[in-house]
This record gives sequence, structure tokens and C-alpha cells, in this order.
Amino acid sequence: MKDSVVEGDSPPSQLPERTKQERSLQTRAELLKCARRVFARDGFERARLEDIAEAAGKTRGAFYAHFENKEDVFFAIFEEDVARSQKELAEGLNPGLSREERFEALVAHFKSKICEGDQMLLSLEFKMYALRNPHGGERFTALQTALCLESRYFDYRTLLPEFAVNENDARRQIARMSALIDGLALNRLLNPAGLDDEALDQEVRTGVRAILFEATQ
Amino acid sequence: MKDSVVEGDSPPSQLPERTKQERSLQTRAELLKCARRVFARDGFERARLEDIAEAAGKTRGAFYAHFENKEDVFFAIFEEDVARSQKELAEGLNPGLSREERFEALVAHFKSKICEGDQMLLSLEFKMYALRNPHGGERFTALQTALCLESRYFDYRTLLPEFAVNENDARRQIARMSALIDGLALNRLLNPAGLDDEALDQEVRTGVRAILFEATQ
Amino acid sequence: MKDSVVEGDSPPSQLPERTKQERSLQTRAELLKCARRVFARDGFERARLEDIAEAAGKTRGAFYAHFENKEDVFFAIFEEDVARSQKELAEGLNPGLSREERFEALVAHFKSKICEGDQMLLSLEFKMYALRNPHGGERFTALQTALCLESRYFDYRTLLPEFAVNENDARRQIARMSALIDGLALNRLLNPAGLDDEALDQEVRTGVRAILFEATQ
Amino acid sequence: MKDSVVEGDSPPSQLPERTKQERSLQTRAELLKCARRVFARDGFERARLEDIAEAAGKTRGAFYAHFENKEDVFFAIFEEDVARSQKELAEGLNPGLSREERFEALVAHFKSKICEGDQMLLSLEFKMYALRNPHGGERFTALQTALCLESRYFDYRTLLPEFAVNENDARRQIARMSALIDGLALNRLLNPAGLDDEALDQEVRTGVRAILFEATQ
DNA sequence: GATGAATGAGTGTTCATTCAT
DNA sequence: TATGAATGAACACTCATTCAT
Repeated sequence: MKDSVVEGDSPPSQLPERTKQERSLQTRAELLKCARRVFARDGFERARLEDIAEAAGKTRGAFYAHFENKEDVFFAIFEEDVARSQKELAEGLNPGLSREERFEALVAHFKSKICEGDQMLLSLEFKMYALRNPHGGERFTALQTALCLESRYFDYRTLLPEFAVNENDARRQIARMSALIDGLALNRLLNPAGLDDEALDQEVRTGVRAILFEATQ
Repeated sequence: MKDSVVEGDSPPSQLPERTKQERSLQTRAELLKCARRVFARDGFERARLEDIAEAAGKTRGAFYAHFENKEDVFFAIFEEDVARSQKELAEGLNPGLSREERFEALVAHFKSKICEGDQMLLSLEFKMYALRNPHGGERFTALQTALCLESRYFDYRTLLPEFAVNENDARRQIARMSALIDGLALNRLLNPAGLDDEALDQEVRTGVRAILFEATQ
Repeated sequence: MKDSVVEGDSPPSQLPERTKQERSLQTRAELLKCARRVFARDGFERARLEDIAEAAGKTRGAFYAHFENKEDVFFAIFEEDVARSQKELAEGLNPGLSREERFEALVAHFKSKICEGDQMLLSLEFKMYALRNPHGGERFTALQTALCLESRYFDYRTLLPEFAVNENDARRQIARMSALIDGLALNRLLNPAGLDDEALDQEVRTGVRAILFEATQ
Repeated sequence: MKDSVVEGDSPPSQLPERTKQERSLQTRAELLKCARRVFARDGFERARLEDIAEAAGKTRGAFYAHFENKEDVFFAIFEEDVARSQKELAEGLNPGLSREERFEALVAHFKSKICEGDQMLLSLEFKMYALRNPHGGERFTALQTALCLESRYFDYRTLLPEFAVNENDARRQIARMSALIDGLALNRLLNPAGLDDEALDQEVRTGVRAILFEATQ
């Protein structure tokens, strides 16, 4: 809503596009980008397909050439976000790091996520949606899994040996991390003064340290 | 479809009601109770006034006799919830308690809140709504304040001397508590196995202890 | 399309209406009447709810206060028509009639049906719809039954002893009558000159006589 | 969803096709065949051009390379059908036949038409369409004429001397035949049990005999 | 206070048709 | 000839809100 991506309202790039397929992909990408903005700003229910299409300089028809329906884009955004998040984390956690370095990488990753307002707003929206729409389907299950484990692509056990070997314990660690991030992000959005950068840093450090290193938990 | 839900959760008391005013208040209370359920289940946007009225055994007209509009009930629920939460906490924190007892009271309060699914769902919905509707108004500002400080009615400084004297520091403590609760509640709803009662207890204790007693923060 | 009812486009009667319920029933009746015209003129698919509502001097919303959806009115019209047709026939066939008089009553009934253009257009539309939408449901089955037997209300065996005692034979007689009427009506609408009143009379007489009185068939 | 129907009913022949023109004609023919199926199944309004194209293993674009628009294929199908029907009848009625043989040929022709469900469904759809779309145009007039007289190509007076010399009388004979066929076909589709092969045979025979040989009509 | 018929703006979705390639 | 992305008009249906009774 506030911190939307830098290239913001700039019109779809007029670069010389080549093939039909390329233009199609670009259209899809632009629709997706605009959809992200609109969903973040208005929430799933209030978001209007027309707003999305218009923001991308297209019509509603173009939207339906690229997505099945409203829920479809919503999922597409989510999948993109999860994939990107995993990739970023994996890149930050290369195998050679020391224990403290891994900790720092994780803290940095979480802080960066929390500070991207639109991203977190969307993530929270996904979770609320998931809570209220148990109308299944494969894609939805994947959503649930990813939201809980966030580990489809990300082989956490290799990169983060601090994760418990026991599957259930690892699950719990992840749930606690999610809780940490979601809570901080939501309340920082609502009350930036109450959770300034310093407080945020401290909270994330304390929380992550507790989750990663405290054996008993 | 009409009278289906007459005997709701706790049936509208068939006792000989006295004055018109009393019946009116009861109608309002029932509408409010049903609205809470519907909003928790469907979210603000998707909730239908007709569902609310019907669940209370009334019609849309009755609804508008007691509330201005959809947003009005939404706020009314919120105000009721905040007031009740404050009252419960205040009751748990009577002035004679020791430091550890206060800590336990706070932990119990938070755990109980987190475990009431509908309550937290509503609370999260309020916060999402607040984030997206900065369209002011006195009542809305109160909402914001209450959500951040939760202290309109609750004189925290008296009952919880652990709160910082410095206003800003107190604000931060409250923000951190909110983050703790929201995060845990949301992710517990999504993934109950990942945050079972034991994990929850531990998290709340650790979190609250850190916020209350760690001077440096 | 052509021969629509006499009171045609005359505005909804402004008579002093009494109760709320009465006005509601009148609205429903007017919507139904207009829907009949529009469906007859445009067919089910092309008919627009807005046209129907507008013709009745109401808005789309009013339509949905009285009918579930487009299919619902369609069925409602059909049910009304079947009932009326049965009633008319039953009235024409009082028990004291002679064999020839019964024959004449039947002939008159069929000729009158065939000559009501809108009515037959609708009836044909129903049948085409039934052929293409086997998506069941109780109401639809009733439609099918009524279309085939047209005998839910009409006790044909009592009033028309010429009907076969054997259920299957009676079914066949009814099917043949339907074929007679539908064929004549459709082709008369298409080519009035080819099936003028005289030819129609002759065809109906010959057809009905064959179906009623020829034992071997 | 894309290539699902490639091998359709009779698969597009994979034989080495020669010229571009031949392939074009084949595409057109396949589109036409698929269009017939789709129109018969869904009716004119509900039929989707995409379904037609897809069934032929082509895209919408190919459709528009061969037909003006939706109505255009619809007419093209109709014209093909009328031509084929005339041809079949003419082949069955070679000049040397006796009066009874001509009768039998006619009966056989009609029975065969009635029993081809899709064909009759389409024919009925054409007639309903014609009734509702008097928006002229040359082609449409031809449609009307053909539907009424079915005699553009078929010189009935030569092959069927039973047809009246008087133009109007002949017109009536044709109208009655159409009514006979349409009625039987429609009600047989709706209620196959009520009009089984035997009943159908009898009806057609009686009807055709009356139309052909009864002087007074 | 309560009813419920009616309003009317709003929105997701469909689909015939066009057009650059 | 054929593709398929894009258009844009159309339309069924929803629902918060009003108001006469």
C-alpha cells in the first residue's frame, strides 16, 4: 500500500517486444504485478479485477486470457511469493557458513520480509483466506503446506542444521518462526512507532535465537 | 430457512420479558452475538447482513433498527471485545499480587485469548480492516488506539508496574505483546499441530517474560 | 410475439392496493406476465432479466425478490401454463358429454392452444430446453412428466374414456397428441398461409379422431 | 483441454493432402461437422465458437477464416442439410416408381429423418431461430422459403405427381408434412417410449397417406 | 421496534469478434 | 490460412440500504 515496488505506476514498458509469446508473458507478468498491488491494498474480496486490468493498461478480457478467475491470480501471486522467498533464503544460506553466520542470515531474511509492507499484507491476507476457505483442491493444499512449512523447494535440513531432525519438532520450529514474523509484521504495519527498527531487530534476534538454539523447545 | 436458527447457541430466553426497552436490548444483544459469529466465519466483506439477522431470528429491518450499517456492528463488536478483554485482565490483576503472580495472570490471559479461535479471528480481521480503511472518523481512531494500546479502560500502569513509565517504552511493550499474541493465534489456527498447548505455553511465557522483565528492551 | 395478451403494454394497474402481501403478489404476477412475453419473444437464452423487470415497471432487484433465478421464472411460467391448460380442458370435458361431444371439446381445446402463438412458442421452448438440460432436480422431472403426460392434475381416464386403459397405450395416445399439436403449431407460426384455419381444423379433426377412436393404434 | 478432441468422431484424415485449397476445404468441412454437433447439443445461443473450433482441432481464428460469424455457420449447416435431404429424397423417388412405391419412398425418407436425433434437433432449432429473427437478408429469406417449401432444389411436381398442381394446395401439403415430421420428431426425442418405432411407422404412414392421397384436402 | 419489498450500484465472468503476426 | 492475445459489450446475480406500513 505504501512501500509498493519502485517502478510503481510507471506505464508498461514500451520496449521493442519480439514474439507474440514474449508479449503474452509480459502481459501476464504485468497483470500479476498489478494484481499484487491491488490485492495488498484492498484485500481479496474488495479487489476489483477491473482495477487490476486497468492498472496494467489492459481490459478485463485480457485478464481472463491469462488467469482462470480471481482466485487463480491470487494463488499465482502467492506461489510466486513463496518461491521467491525460498530462493532468497537459500541464497543467503550457503553451505559454508558458520552457526552464527546462519543465524545472521536468517535474521536478515526475516527482517527484510517484515519490512516489505505489501508483501506481508499479502501474506497475511493469504493466511486469512486459507483459514476461511477450506474448499480444498490441490492448489489450496499446496498453499496450506507452503504456509505452514514453507519448505517445498527449500531443503531446510541441509542448509540449517539447527532445524530439528524430528519432523514434528521441525514443524514446530517453523510454526514458531511464522508466528514471530506475522505478529511483528502486522503490528508494525498498524503501529510503526511501537515497533521501530531497533525494537524489530531485537525481537527478531531474540525470537530466532530461541527457536533455533534452545534445545528443550 | 426462516426460523431455522431460532434456538441458536443459547436460545433467546423465552422468559416473560418486561418492558419494550428490555426486549429491544435483548434483540440488539442477539444481533451482536450472531454478527460476531458471522464476521468471524466469513470476514467483514463476505459477511451478509441477512445472515446475521436470520441467525438472530430477525429480519434485515430489525438490524437497521439497532445499527447504522455494516461497519457499525463491526465496530460495536470490536468495542465490546476490547472492553471485555480489559475487564477480564483487570480482574485477573488485582493490586495485591506479587510480581510472579502478575506474570502468571498475564500469561493466563493471553493464552486464553489465543485459544478462543473466533475471538482472535475477529481481532485479526479488525486489524486488517484498520490497515486498509484509514478513512478516519472518531470511532475509527478509537479503534486504532485501542488496537495499539488497548488501554482506554485499562490503567495498565497501576496494575502492571512492570510497564515502563516512559510512554513510548510502554507503547513498545504493548506492541510487542500484540505481536506475540497475533502471531501465535494466527499460526495456531492455521497449523494447530505445529503450535500445541505445550509449545504455546512456552512461547507465551518466554515472550511475556522478555517483554515484562528485560530492562534493556 | 404477435398475439400477446390483450392488456398488452398497459401499465401496471394503479388500483388502490391494500396489504403489503397483496402488492407483493401483484408484483409477482406482473413479473410473471412480462416474463412470459419476453421468453416467448426472445427464447430462454436471449431473454434478459432486465427486460422482464423493466416491462413490469420494476428493477432487477425486484425480480430476485420473487424468483430464485432465470430458470426459476421459466419453470414458474411453465407450471402456470400446464395448470391452466389442464383446467381449461377439464372444464370443457364435463362428465355428461357424449362421445362426439367429447371429441369436439378436445378438438376445440387443441385448436385454441395451437392458435395462441405465444403460448405455443413457449411450450416449444420448454421442450427444447428440457431436451438440452437433463440436469435434473425435482422440478425438472415434474416438467418432463407434465410435458409427456400432461396429466398430473388432469384425470384423463375419467373424463375421456376413449383413452386406453393400458397405461402404455395411454402414454402413446398422449405422445401422438403432443406431436400433432406441436407440429401444427410450429409450422403454422412459420407459415401461416400453409396452415390456415380451415386446414388446421381438418388436420386436428383427422388427427384427434385417429388417436381417440382407432382401436388398432 | 487443447488437443483433447483431435481424433474426434471420424478423425481428420492424415492422408497426404495435396493442395492448399484441398486442406482448406477439409478444414471447413470439419468445422462444419463439429458445428453441427455443437449446435445440436447446445442450441444456437448457447453454442460456443470456441467449442466448435476446438472440436475440429482448430482455433477460433481458423473459424473466422472460413465463416463470417456465428450465424453464418448456422446457415451453412442448414443449407447443407436441406440440400442433402432433397438429394436423398430425389434419389429415392426415381421416375419409374409406381404410386405405392412413391408412397413407400416418402415414408422411408421421413422415418429416417425423424430418427436422426441431431438432425431433427437442428432442424427444430432452425425453425425456432427463424421465428424469432425476422431480420431479413437474402439468405434468411431463402431459409424461410426452404423451411416452408423445401423445394428450391427439389422439383417435387415431377417426382411426386401426387402433389397438387395448384401452388397453394401444394404449399399446404408441404406444411402438413412438415408439421407431421416436426411433431413426431420432437416428441419422440422427449419421450421415446411414447413413440416407439412401431407407433412412429403407423403415424407416418397414416399421416403421409392422408396428405398425399386425400383429394379433399 | 420490526417487517420485507424494492432499489440500484456493483462485479465476476462469458464470449463473439478483431487484428497483428 | 491460421494463430491466439486482446477487446468490449453484455448479463446474471448479489447485497447494503431505504422506506412505507
